[in-house]
Amino acid sequence: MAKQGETEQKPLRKGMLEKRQAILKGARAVFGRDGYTRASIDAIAAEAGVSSRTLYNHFGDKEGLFRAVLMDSSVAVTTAQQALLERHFHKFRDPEADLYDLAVEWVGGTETHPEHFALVRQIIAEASRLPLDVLREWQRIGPKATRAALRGHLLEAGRAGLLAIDEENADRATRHWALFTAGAVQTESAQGALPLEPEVFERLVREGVELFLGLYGKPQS
Amino acid sequence: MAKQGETEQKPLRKGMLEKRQAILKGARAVFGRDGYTRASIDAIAAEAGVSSRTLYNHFGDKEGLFRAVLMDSSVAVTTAQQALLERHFHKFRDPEADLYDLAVEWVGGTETHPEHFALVRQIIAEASRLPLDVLREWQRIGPKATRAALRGHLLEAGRAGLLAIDEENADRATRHWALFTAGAVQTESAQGALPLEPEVFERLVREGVELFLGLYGKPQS
DNA sequence: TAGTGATTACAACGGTCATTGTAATTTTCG
DNA sequence: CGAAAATTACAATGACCGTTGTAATCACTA
Repeated sequence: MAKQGETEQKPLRKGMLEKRQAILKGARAVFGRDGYTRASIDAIAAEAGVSSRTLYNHFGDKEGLFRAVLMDSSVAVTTAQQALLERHFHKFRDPEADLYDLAVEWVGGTETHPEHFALVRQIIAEASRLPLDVLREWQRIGPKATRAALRGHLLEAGRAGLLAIDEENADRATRHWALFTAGAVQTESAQGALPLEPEVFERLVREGVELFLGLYGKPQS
Repeated sequence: MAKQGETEQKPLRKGMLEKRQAILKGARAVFGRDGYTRASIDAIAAEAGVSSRTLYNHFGDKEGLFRAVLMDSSVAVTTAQQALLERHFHKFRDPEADLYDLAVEWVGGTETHPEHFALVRQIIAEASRLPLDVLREWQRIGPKATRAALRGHLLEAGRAGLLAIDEENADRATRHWALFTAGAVQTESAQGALPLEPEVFERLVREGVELFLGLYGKPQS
């Protein structure tokens, strides 16, 4: 009766977890490369080095697998981005230089996790055919979590007197940071569909940081 | 020998053009609704009220049809957006009010042509599997053409003394307009995947226009 | 080491779909 | 009208794919 794909509670056995993660990893690659519809179960199983039957035993069906992959990948990327924020704000002294360094890595996230963002492009294209709660859940554990972390760091920098940011404008500042840096690059590259020359990339990022500092930088800096 | 799907030169006969456009229209709807892979040729033929064989006679194969649909749709949307620009800049007097009106319609373009932008989301998701020249051609007759028109109008408004825009900063101003208005809304709505509350939409647009005027508005206005 | 559960190989089913050939039919143009 | 071209209905082909059942094998745990 109880399908094992829906609510896994106890992967008691030892090897199961490894199999499971191998499948998730392989599926992330294949889904990202081929898209949901073109990606065949057999191809995923082969990529993961696993029998296709095992895959069904773990995730029920293709849609369940995709959901699991999306959430797993989102958590991984969010964690990475949050670590990146920690790292940069830890040594945050000179707004201009430090924010530029952050921006370069921040925006480069799309190239650091290409499979994940290919996945995101898939769900955006198929959004109207996906359950709304899947989309909301993705937003919650993905972009929104990242932004919340960013907001916290910006606020802290504001309290430290390094940026003109307080509770009043923190939301807007967070949104503007994302828009001026990642948003600018993504708009210009058609969400990463077209390649962007490095010089253009750098100019956009630099411009975005300047824009941000023009709004939220302290006069004396 | 000569496939008819590649380089159509002379649709001599009368009815052919109507059939062709019926197919393009139907294909645009079905491709936009179901995506490239899920959209079946039979479904498109039915939607267009045409035999599937006729469809093959016109466009060669599915990929050729998709290409034709994309270009056709891009031209249509570009034309519409350019007309929109004409209309607004024709009566351009008060930067604040007029730019806000323009922005609302400009950004609303994604909802005025839903099928087209669904198509765009498809090609963005499948970009790595599409020939690069198709992507470049789309950019040329689509977004880039629209931006060129916008640039012209902004420059004219600059020459008229209504905006602080000249040859020097026209490119950047054009990019910023797109980023602050449409870019802001698209970033927030995950490229239109998630629904956006009207109040949020309006706030984003208003904020974008203010941002733009802060950079390119004349002091006295 | 014995037993339990996970994994595997294998085969099969049912369905969908792009594409093509063909002969009949309709439309268009001179 | 009459020829040429376009369209249609129809059937068929070949391929791919999600999913399931089954029996044998393997890995882990007790």
